[in-house]
Amino acid sequence: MPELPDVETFKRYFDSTALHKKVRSAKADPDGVLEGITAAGFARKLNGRTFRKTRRHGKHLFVDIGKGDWFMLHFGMTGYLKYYKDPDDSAEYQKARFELSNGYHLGYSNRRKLGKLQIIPDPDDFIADHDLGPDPIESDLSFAQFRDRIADRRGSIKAALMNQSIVAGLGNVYSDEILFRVGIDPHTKVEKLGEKELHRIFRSMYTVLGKTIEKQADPEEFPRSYLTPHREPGATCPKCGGTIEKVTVSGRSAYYCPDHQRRGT
DNA sequence: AATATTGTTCAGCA
DNA sequence: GTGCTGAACAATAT
Repeated sequence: MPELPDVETFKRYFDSTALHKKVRSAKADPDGVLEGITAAGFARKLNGRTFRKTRRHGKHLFVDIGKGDWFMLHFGMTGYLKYYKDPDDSAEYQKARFELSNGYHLGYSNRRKLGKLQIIPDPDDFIADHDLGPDPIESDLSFAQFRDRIADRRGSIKAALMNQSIVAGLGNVYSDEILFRVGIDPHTKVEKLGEKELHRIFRSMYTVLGKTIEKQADPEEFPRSYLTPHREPGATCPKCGGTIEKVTVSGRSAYYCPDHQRRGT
């Protein structure tokens, strides 16, 4: 489920493999995840181009391919990249592949087709058009700015954290993790939260994102005290020994520990 | 074999 | 208009 830390990990993977390489040939599945372009058009756009630089915003990865074009990758919930040498190899459920100037290949996989590959003129326009809020890592988001963006929301704090127009990059798993850490029930209405609690959530967001990016978004490497490796009903809460429950909040499955996560005080 | 899965979009509603 | 909720979508693992 690629959220900000996962996509940041993909970006670093891309940077250490395909960046600065030239595309000998690009190929995409016509029934795959192309948005607004045919498979032939996609190949024509990318053939001969060099991956010049990358930029991540929330769950979106942008690659500058020159001539005023950017290649946008979105991973949906099942997307990933695979870099490999053997031309007979491929990523499972591969939807696009780039043969690079060094003979290696970069594959884009997406088991379900919820992700997107797109050629766009400008990432900033894309971000504005999709009403994406600031990326918490890439922008210098102050607490005051965060509070102003979130404080007047009416729904649950979990829904607000997942709302990409407030802050871009948090999804189901990391919103749960951020709230777990500070002992706040995901059902809690934003309006019930005081300045202090919003500040703790803000801090928790940075702690969680920083640590999980460091661990390359691999839950097996997360600290024992994290919720994500115990994200199943009936699991023992690593913070207080309570029992992890699964509930539905804003139409999404939320995991939390009712023993130490409470509604706003 | 029915069910759960989750990011995004959008219809519908307050 | 606005913003929120819930459903739909994809298609596979369990």
